[in-house]
Amino acid sequence: MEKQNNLSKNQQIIFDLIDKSSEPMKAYSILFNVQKKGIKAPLQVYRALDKLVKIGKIHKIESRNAFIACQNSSCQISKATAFSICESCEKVSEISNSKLSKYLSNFVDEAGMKYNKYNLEFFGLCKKCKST
Amino acid sequence: MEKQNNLSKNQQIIFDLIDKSSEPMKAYSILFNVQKKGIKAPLQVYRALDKLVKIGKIHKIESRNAFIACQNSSCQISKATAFSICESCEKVSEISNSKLSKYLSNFVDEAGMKYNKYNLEFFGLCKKCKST
DNA sequence: CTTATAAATGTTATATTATTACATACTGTT
DNA sequence: AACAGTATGTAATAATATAACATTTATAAG
Repeated sequence: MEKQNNLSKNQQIIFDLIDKSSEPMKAYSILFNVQKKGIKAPLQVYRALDKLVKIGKIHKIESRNAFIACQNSSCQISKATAFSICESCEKVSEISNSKLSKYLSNFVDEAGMKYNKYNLEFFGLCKKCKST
Repeated sequence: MEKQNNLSKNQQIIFDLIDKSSEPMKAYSILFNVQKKGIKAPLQVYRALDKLVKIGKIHKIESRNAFIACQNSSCQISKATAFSICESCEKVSEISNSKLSKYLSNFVDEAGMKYNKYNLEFFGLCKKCKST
């Protein structure tokens, strides 16, 4: 177990749930799962999610409106994220590829603009789904 | 004006609106704007949007739940999309950079998996916002 | 032309995702 | 102890998206 800095009660409960999950979790599914722990309202969930995203403990999968725990131990802030999404089974993994992240972090567009943040989602069929 | 293949009545109305807009449009803002043309229900909007996305006439900006017209005349299908998003004024542009799209289309992850589709969103400050 | 099929439409209701507003409490300083 | 910043609790509601069902229009094959 790595040290879990400074998370508040609700943040910790919600992070633990997402971290244990094998798939991205949606906000209301999280809510349902933490009601026994006393978190009763959507806003309590969204507030914790916002904070966890901000500090990089979780990422939002934008195309799915769902959240996964950061799988990259060195990731502190969600500034440069890339995900692999299986269009069949909906399995999502975080991609940690230093060549890719270097390439994208250094990308300069036609107008000479540099970016301080990006999010990339790849779609395809995972190994398992491809073979069936 | 380029030829607008095969769009149905509702699709054409909604495409025209999005195409004229200088910023990404949200579904319910679209709905509001086309009510005078007889499109009364959310579902009518969402169905047209789905189709327009499928055929590549528009793209969804996932992080904003909004839609913009394809700015790349050669783009037939929304298989490989990249956008520049200003975090201050929310201006969004489509990035057409052949090196970038080649790089991403050919990307193979650690597990040897190739993808048939990707969506990339870059965030930063546009020229105008940076200078103020 | 007519039959079959796919695509699009219209309509009502409802599900899902997310935020506003306001009151209170906890945590870590100085 | 006083302050500032962060977190919590609660109710209400806004914003985004889909399900289900009935009907119509467009396209193509015989």
